[in-house]
Order: sequence, then structure tokens, then C-alpha cells
Amino acid sequence: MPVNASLSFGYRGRMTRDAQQEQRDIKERTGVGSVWERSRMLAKQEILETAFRLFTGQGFEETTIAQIAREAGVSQRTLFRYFGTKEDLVLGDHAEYGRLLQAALESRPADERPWTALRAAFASLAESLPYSPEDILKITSLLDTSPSLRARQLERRQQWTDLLVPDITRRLDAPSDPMTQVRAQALVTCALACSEIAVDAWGRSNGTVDLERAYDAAVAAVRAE
Amino acid sequence: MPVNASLSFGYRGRMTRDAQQEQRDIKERTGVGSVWERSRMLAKQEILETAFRLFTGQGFEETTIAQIAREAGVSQRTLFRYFGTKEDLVLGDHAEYGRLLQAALESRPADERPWTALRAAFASLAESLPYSPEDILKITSLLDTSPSLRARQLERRQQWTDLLVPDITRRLDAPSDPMTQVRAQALVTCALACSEIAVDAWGRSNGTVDLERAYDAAVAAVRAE
DNA sequence: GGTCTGGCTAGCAGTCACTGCCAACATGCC
DNA sequence: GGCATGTTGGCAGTGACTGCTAGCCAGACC
Repeated sequence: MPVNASLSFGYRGRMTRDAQQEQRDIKERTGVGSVWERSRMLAKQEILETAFRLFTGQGFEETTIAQIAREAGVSQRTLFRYFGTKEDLVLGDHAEYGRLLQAALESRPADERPWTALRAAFASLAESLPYSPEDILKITSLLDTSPSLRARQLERRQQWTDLLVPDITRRLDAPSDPMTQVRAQALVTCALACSEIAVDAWGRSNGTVDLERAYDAAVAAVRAE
Repeated sequence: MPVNASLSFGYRGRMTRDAQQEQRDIKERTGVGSVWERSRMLAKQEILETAFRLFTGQGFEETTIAQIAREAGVSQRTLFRYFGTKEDLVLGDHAEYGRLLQAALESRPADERPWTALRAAFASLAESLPYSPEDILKITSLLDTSPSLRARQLERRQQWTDLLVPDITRRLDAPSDPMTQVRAQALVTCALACSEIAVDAWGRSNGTVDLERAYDAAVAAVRAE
């Protein structure tokens, strides 16, 4: 049962291309056309597809690394070299996405207000993520079933906060105010929380709720109530 | 079932007594008077003190359960019976504190606005927590040194959210609005985030920053910026 | 006071995520 | 072809955590 290849890391294209074009694409994306690099990507993709199939089929906690490795045809040792933790199989390269988000925020006009800039940065990140809506639905439903997965995701979000706070600090008045750091942290954390709540609501509605409307409703509630 | 039945293990006695006798009985069966209970509490205390000493001395990750158990004079098996996870040694009974917070929130006037009620609930919880300021300082500094500890704490905070959302939902207008749930979640999550940011700032300042001022600054930033 | 019940304990074996190490092999470079 | 280097898999180990079991001992009952 072939799983949608859009699950694979970085893959955003269609499946209807011939192998040559595919290879050129890989070369383009990775910058390296070496056999090593290509087989690494194939293995990575195979592992991810196997993991997602097993996770959605029998649950995250109930699936062992040994099983994924066996069915993907690699050793456990290799699997852990590609994905540092079991949770990384679901959550992807959060450090990379964090950098994307940071870059998106820092590219906003310096005089844009915090909430405005953060909203634009989220929208920018959403466009550059290599996940299809179906992928996000799968991920969010997995998050709902595994506390450890949810914990790890919250931890990652915390790390994103540290990346975004410096920029937001610059957007605040009174930089000498000792509370400026606290204010920036609060803004970033709450914005990230609102985005996550919106994504979760979108996921639980099976994608019928409008994501931006949910986010705006969350932010409006926090600011107006 | 009597209210305090959950306190008594293996209650099998009669029901027709006056309150005073009942209390004496409970004390006998479950309370401080029983040898079992006393040794349980002593063991728990001994384990906690040993764990804190080792955690602060050599770090959370660098301390093993085996070491704590050995130095506290109990078996690992017993330690895990008292504290379900290594993180529980630091974080305490979060489920219990969650119930306290929920009760505090629900005891606020029904027409109080979400932010006001939440702030009062936090203040109430802070007063009923069994930690001294020194304890909190130790805990927050430990949180800063261990990602896994921080992750577990974020996970617990998520569980608190679920406890508080129903009450906040009732405080919102337009309960038929499909976004009401999202709005309530956003409010609770952001309020908890602000309180945590305030506590962290207080901890990093070694207790010199005023906790309530930090919380208010965080909330004000979120709402005004 | 003797006995019985049942909670509590230590200890052991086992699971699972994850890591360090090393030998074997593949690949890229010359 | 030969060497340096990257990659892999197996293996042994660690550390958190769980299930099971035999034995101990406080407390209830007679």
C-alpha cells in the first residue's frame, strides 16, 4: 500500500513525473546529486512512510522503533541516525521550521506591531511547510492520542519562543523597561498558543473550520475579553 | 459515598456514627496515627529530600533513579510506587493542584470576566500550594536545566487547560458560536502561559521581581500591543 | 493471644527508547 | 586500482519504567 509521497520530507511536487525529472528535482533540492545523498533520502522517505502507516494504524505508543525499522528495512541504529527521537518521526525537523518562522518574522517591517507581524509570520510559515493538509490532519490526530508526543511538541514550541522573542522585543516601546522581556515572551508564547489552538480546532473539525478565522477568533478573545 | 472516602484505603466499616467519632476513625484507619501511614509519609519525605539534594547538586539528568533509591534507603520499585515518574519528584502532584485551581476558578462569581476570574484563581492557588518561595526557586532553576522536565511541565499545564476551559466557556457570550470553544481555550492557555512566564521571570531574578507585577505586565502586553 | 487478611515491600526479569563502539562495506577521489 | 572517508548494522549497555511474585507485617476478627 503506497502511502502518499507528500509525507516525505521536503517533497512538494506531484507523482506524475518520470524518474529522471525526479532525480533532477532531488539534486536541485539537496544541492547534491551523489548516490549517497539520494539513497539517504530514499531511506528517510521509506522510514517515514512506514512509521506513519504504523502510527495511524495501531497508535503511536503501540508502535515500537524495532517494528518500524524492521518493516522499513533498516537497522534501528540507522533509524536513530536519521531521526533523533521517535517523536521526530511525526514532528519533523522543528529546528528548521523554527528558523523559517524566525526569518519570516524578521523580514516583516520593523514598525509593524507584534500581533500583526506574528500573524504574517505564521502565514508565511504555513506556506513554506512541506506538509499537505492531509498530513497535518494525520499529525494533529496523532498528537491527540499520545501525551508524550504532545509533550515533545510543546517543548519544541518553547524553543521557537526563544527564537522569536528578540525580534518582538525590538518592536516594543520602552526597551529599558525591565518588564520588556516578560512582555515580549508573553506576546510570542500567546501567539504561538493561539496558532496551535487554531490548528487543533481545524484538525478536530477535519479541516472544515477555516484556519485563519479560528486563529483570529482566538487572538480576538484573548485581547478583547 | 462519603466525601472523604477517597482518603481512606480499604474502608469497610459501619456508617452510623457522629462526625467526631468518624474523624477519629478515619485518622486511625488512614491518618497520621497509623504506623503504615506514618512510615509511608516518612519514606516519601526521605525520597523527596534525597532527590532534591541530588538534583540540585549534580543535575536532574545526571541523577539516576537507582541512586536516589539507594541513598533514600528504598527499592526502585517502591520509589516508582510513590512517584510515577522521575519528573513527578520535582513537579509534585500536578493533578491535585489542577483540581485546586479548577475549584478556585469555579468559586469565582459567575459574571466575573475571564481574565479577572483567572487572575484570582491563580492567586488562590499560589496561596494553597505547599511550597515555600525557596522551593519554587529550586524548582524553576531545575526546570531551566532539563528539557525533559520542562516538557513534562508543559504537558501538565496542557491538562490544566482542559480543567479550566468549561468554566471559561460559561463566562463567554454567544455560547452557540462555534468559535466559543476556541476562544475559551485561547484565554485559558494564554493566562496559564502568562503565569508561567511571570514565575520564570521571578525565578530568574532570584525572587526580586514582584510576581504579580510581572503577571500583570505579561497580560497587559498581550492585550494592549 | 492466635490467626487470617490484605496492603506494602524488595527483588527480579523484561520492555523500550536511545547511545557508544567497532568491524564491514560502499562511495568518492586520485 | 588504492586509499580516505562516509555509512551501515550489530552488539552491548544504560536508564526509565512495568508486571509478577514471594514474603513481611500491621491491623481486624475471634
